[in-house]
Amino acid sequence: MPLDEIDKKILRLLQEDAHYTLKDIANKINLSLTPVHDRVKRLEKDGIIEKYVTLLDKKKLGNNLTVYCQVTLTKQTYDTSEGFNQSILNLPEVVECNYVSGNFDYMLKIIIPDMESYHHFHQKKLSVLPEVSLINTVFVISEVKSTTVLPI
Amino acid sequence: MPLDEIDKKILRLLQEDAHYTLKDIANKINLSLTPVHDRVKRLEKDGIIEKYVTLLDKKKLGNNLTVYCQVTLTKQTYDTSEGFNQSILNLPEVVECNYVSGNFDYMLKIIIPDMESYHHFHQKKLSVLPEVSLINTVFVISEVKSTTVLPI
DNA sequence: TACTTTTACAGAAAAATATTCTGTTTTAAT
DNA sequence: ATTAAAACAGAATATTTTTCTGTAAAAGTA
Repeated sequence: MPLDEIDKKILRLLQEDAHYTLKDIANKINLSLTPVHDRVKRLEKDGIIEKYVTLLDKKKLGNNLTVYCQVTLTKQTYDTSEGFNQSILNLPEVVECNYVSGNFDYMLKIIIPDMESYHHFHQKKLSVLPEVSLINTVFVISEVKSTTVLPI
Repeated sequence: MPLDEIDKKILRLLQEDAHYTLKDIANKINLSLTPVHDRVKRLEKDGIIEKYVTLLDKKKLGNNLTVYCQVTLTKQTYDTSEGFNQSILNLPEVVECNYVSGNFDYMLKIIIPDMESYHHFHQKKLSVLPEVSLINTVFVISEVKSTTVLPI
């Protein structure tokens, strides 16, 4: 179960580019196809590899605004939390939602076309949720870093 | 350049799973291989498709703590910002970094093994940066949603 | 309208890749 | 020592991607 150095090398490569071929990987780490294939399959089976996804250019898709919403609930009960969680899962603009410590309850990340869309989202989709008491918006002015690569 | 409905269907599928074959996609949208292939290549060339990546299970890799750092700089000058940005790019624990509006300057997302590692990161890597004046930490207690899928 | 060009598509052939199979070497366990 | 289990290499097969050829539809031009 613990990852050896070869597993880690494979994972580092696949994190970078899910379209590396087994041959690419085999060459880069000086192995034949077989062990690379077997290891990738094992890493998938064990759930170390969660999935392969395609990342799109959000701006080219017209999503020019990113904001963080700091949300406070009306009550800190289980039912309130669960209700809020379920609603969030159905909002495609919300790409991240975490229950957090501190002066508010949830930190959300929203990706959306522009300020007008955000206004609509804020007024018609988020603040209308019965569990929501307070929303504090933090606007992203400029993206410095955004990666799916985890340190291994 | 504008995306038609077929492009959008392809993008929606590829966002879900970068390992769908052309045949998979062709079947799902009732087309032959050729147009699917041509469209994917065009979407790649136009940069709508940025890259294909592999998502790993952060907890199975031992990263059990996620935190947001709200960072205030010593000065709001260009040089200070640029210096900070460059430092951040070299910190693998920082998976997101955005320059933001509000009571602080930057919102960071950190993925790290545990509180001890965070303590070390905070004291030895972040607060030591000459541009950093203040750090406010928001701890993630529970992850509700995290997706790379953009609404199309 | 008639003609040309371009675009989008289907089907088949070729090339590249993933998967499976066979067997060898190494390592660990008894 | 002997056996069993892992890790690997190489080859065969299956699948997928890429390229090629050709057709139909759409758009542009005279």
